[in-house]
Amino acid sequence: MQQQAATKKNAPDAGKAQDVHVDLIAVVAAVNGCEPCALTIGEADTLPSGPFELGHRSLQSGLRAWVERQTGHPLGYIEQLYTFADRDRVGDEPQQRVISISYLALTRDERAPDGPARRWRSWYDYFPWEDHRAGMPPLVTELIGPALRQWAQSAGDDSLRAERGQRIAVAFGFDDRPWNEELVLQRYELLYEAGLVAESRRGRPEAGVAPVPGRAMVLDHRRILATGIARLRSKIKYRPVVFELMAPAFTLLQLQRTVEALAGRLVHKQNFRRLIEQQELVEETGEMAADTGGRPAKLFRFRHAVLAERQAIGTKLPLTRS
Amino acid sequence: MQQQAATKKNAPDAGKAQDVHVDLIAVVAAVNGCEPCALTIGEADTLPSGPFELGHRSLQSGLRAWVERQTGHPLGYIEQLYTFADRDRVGDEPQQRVISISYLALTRDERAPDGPARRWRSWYDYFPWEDHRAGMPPLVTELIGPALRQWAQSAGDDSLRAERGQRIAVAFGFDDRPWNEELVLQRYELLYEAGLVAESRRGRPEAGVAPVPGRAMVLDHRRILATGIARLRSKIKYRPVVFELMAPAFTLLQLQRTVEALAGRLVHKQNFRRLIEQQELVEETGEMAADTGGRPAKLFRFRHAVLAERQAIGTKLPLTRS
DNA sequence: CTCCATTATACTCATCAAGAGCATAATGGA
DNA sequence: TCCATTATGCTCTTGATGAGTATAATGGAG
Repeated sequence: MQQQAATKKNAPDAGKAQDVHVDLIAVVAAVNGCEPCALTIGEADTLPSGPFELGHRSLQSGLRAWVERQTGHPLGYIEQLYTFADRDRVGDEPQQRVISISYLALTRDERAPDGPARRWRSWYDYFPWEDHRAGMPPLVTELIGPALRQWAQSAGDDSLRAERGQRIAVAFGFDDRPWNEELVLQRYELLYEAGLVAESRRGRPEAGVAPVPGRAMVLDHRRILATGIARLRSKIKYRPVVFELMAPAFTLLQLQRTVEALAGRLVHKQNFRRLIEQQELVEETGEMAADTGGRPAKLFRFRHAVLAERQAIGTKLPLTRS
Repeated sequence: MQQQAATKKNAPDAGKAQDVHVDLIAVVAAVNGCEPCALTIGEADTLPSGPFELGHRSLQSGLRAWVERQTGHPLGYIEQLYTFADRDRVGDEPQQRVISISYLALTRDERAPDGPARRWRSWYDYFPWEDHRAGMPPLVTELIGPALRQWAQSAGDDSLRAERGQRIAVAFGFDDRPWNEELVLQRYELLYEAGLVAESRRGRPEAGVAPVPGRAMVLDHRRILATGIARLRSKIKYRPVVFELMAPAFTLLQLQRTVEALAGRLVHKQNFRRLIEQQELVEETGEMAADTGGRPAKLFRFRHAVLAERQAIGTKLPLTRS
């Protein structure tokens, strides 16, 4: 218990370890139509957040309270994302430490349209280079690629140049490498390092190349959003979380479009159906879809039983390049 | 920016959101021989930890400082695990909130043997039911299974009984279900809920069945260790992290034994080698192993280049039942 | 010196998941 | 009636994976 004593020792007296402010911050995701969206509040591009308070029973309940208060939107599925302490805050007195505990939340919107308090915004407003559903966006090859390569070339020594070149190629799938939709955070951080996003230019107005297209966000919120997108893109492959974003009944095509919206790439229709059905993730409702053009489709619902039946099985999405 | 203002508002004045104490806590893992170990400090079973202080540049550097101070052991690879706020602290004044940010660290021991300050302890001292390298331990079928089933039966209503029964079967691989070595945390939490571990009996000495074998730890440290083990068991399958635990040069069998120690189960030797080699994770050093009985083995080293070459490729371990 | 236990290493085989494409079935509208 | 559009069923190929067989080196027991 000697260590325990050491830990406790600093607790009673207001020592140098005391002065920590804890923020809870949420990436609230939904898919509206074919667009994956994040919930923002206020005028600026800001994620819902607020301080962790004594009244909160737990971190999660504190987060739910803040999001509901700020947006009126109740949350369903929640998972912790990451805890940051090294935020790029300007003007903080050195005495004040800030810790941000971020969460990913999944819901359906539909409750109400955008209002003064909240606003759904497409992920791809913030990360236009992440949407590959119509193939690699010209933006990537024409703007980002050259700009990043220029940054790589500007490095002092050879090994750094090579290292940067490789990171760029891996992250963006240049040089015949495959596009990996999960590397959202790595891509954002590369652009940040290269000074190609607005966030990395704040406070130091340098005369560099113009920032790449894509809305900036307040503070480090865009980085947190990137973390959330990356987590979700990864998780849909091994856990049945997509269904948190679906209406109670849906067609397989709607499900597919949702997955595609999240992953930012297309999947092979027949293989997708095969996968979903063979894993017994869904069951027919018996109804048919209200017509959407073409042959009517069966409606399905999520088999909630799978959550109990098995752990760690999911929706490996069969990816395609077309 | 309205929300931003709201967040900032509580910062300057010492409002009710201020009083938060942040602890950093580490699961330091190494594999000594064929045993996966965690680093503990002091007399009791305690993970290295200490408060996040102003002097710390970042959460990670704060953690490194604490571990090094408490154990003399410098850390290499680190990743964040989880942030807890609802710790089962007894005697905390309600005014004092504690947040624990936990990390997983990978090293090799060898620097020095156990000393007064630190001690390596096998994971399976704490979780004897997790080691399936010699098949399902009798402990599981003879003790844990019956005790958990009894707990399930003690539930009030039918649906709760059924739900508990299913959770038990899934977590421990009963009823012909496969053993899933990643469900370390779920298994611990089941035992906790069922009152079968010492930690869940603290403060409420009930007259129930005896706790299951396995050392307890201080506070909720055993839960944090379980989280770390689960993370590592999952991660070795898709990222080349095992090599953080290996000496610079090793034989393929040593690598295999390390993976087996972590996973708590055996792998098919030939398939393991095939996988490692076809993924080009290692390269020959040219040397042969100092004899270990039998035909001498080639020594290999990790190809550090893979870390840059590709993201998200790893060591899918081919599992076997033998 | 031989036999054997032990470990290393090379192949083979069957099964199955996944990428890809073809074909047919319903529907509404031009 | 033809066609665009979506739904749905099936086949084919490839590659990954679980599992087993066979052979190569080594040291130690006898």
